[in-house]
Amino acid sequence: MKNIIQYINQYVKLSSDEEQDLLKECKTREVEKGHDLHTPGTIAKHFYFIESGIARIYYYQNGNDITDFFAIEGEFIGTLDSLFTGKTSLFGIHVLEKSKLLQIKYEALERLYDRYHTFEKLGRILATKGYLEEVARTKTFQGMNAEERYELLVKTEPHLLQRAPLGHIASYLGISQVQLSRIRSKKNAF
Amino acid sequence: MKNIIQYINQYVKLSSDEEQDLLKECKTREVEKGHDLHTPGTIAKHFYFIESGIARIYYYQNGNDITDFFAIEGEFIGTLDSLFTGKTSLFGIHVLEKSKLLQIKYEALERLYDRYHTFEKLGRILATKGYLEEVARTKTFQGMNAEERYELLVKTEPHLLQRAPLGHIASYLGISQVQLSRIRSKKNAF
DNA sequence: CGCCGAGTTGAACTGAATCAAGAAACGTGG
DNA sequence: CCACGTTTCTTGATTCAGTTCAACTCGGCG
Repeated sequence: MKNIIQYINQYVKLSSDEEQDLLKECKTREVEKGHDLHTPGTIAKHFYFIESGIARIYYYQNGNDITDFFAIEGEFIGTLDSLFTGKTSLFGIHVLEKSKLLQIKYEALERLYDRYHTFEKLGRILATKGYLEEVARTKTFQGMNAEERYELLVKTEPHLLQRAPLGHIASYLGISQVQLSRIRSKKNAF
Repeated sequence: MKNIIQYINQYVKLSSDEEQDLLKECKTREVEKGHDLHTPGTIAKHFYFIESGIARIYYYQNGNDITDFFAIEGEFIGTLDSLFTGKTSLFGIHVLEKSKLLQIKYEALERLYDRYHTFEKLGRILATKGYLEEVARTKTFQGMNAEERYELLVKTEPHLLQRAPLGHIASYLGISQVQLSRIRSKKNAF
């Protein structure tokens, strides 16, 4: 089971006050496979840290379920488009395996940002890293074909291939499930 | 000509100390059309605010010049992948028109982050906004075809169509220049 | 005046979507 | 713990969006 404090300490050193104040705001939650932590079209109030399990962010486009993002144990997940703006989110959060989460009210997080420079810094660092990851992702769409994107995923996040159904991975990569199945079988032939 | 302080005040209120300390670190720079502010493969040291003009971030993929991002007057631009990590950047910055810029050393910006909670907050907010924009961009690649992406660009950033050559816009949208030309002529037929 | 980069247009080709049918795996209740 | 229904995955045939290659136009500049 992954620990939130360890995770944070990679980026900033929390004082014991800061640590306590954070943990005070965290609530443990266990959810079953298939459960939705958040529904598209509603206002989000919480941010999550995954202690064990896996979840994805998704949205609907012309009735199709498209996966935007995966997070596994030791990672944060949340519908930032809503948390940050206070408006409804386009996205939902869907749990793919029975999972154990820490739940924190985004309001409480904002208070921590205000109260402690350290948390503000953490927020900046994580947002910047998120930004850079998304930029890297954009590059894969501009310059690579379906097969190249798949191979990159195999290299960088092989665990996903075991834990998420093909259809979710396909929409994540921006290709059809059928095409992904073909690409994969072509690879396995060798 | 756009003003950096006004821009920042949309997000946080700077004290006059903070404002002075920021401006102290800014150097005005004029660059000619076609100039490169930063070359791919080198380490970046500066972040820029565009007072007038337009620039793009680009990279090479199999020898092709691909545009990753456009910024115009009143916006920031920088190769964050290098600034944030200290490593070489995959990207370059190319100025499309004679432009007037404010240049600030990223080190100096980091000092401002440390010294003033307010700047840290600004950084967090801008990084978060950047992140959300990139997520929105990813969505366009997952769920839209070339024509839909073009039409979205027409809606959201019509000025780009006047100020950037077709080839740059095409690679930004992840399509060939030829295809973009066809899409555009189809539209103009009505 | 002639060249050069930027944009357009046509023709041939190809990667990937769609449609459709069947096989495998999964889980739920009897 | 087996049987059945549902969901997930595979495979084939067809269609289509978008690429590539190539030739041509146009406007600006030296």
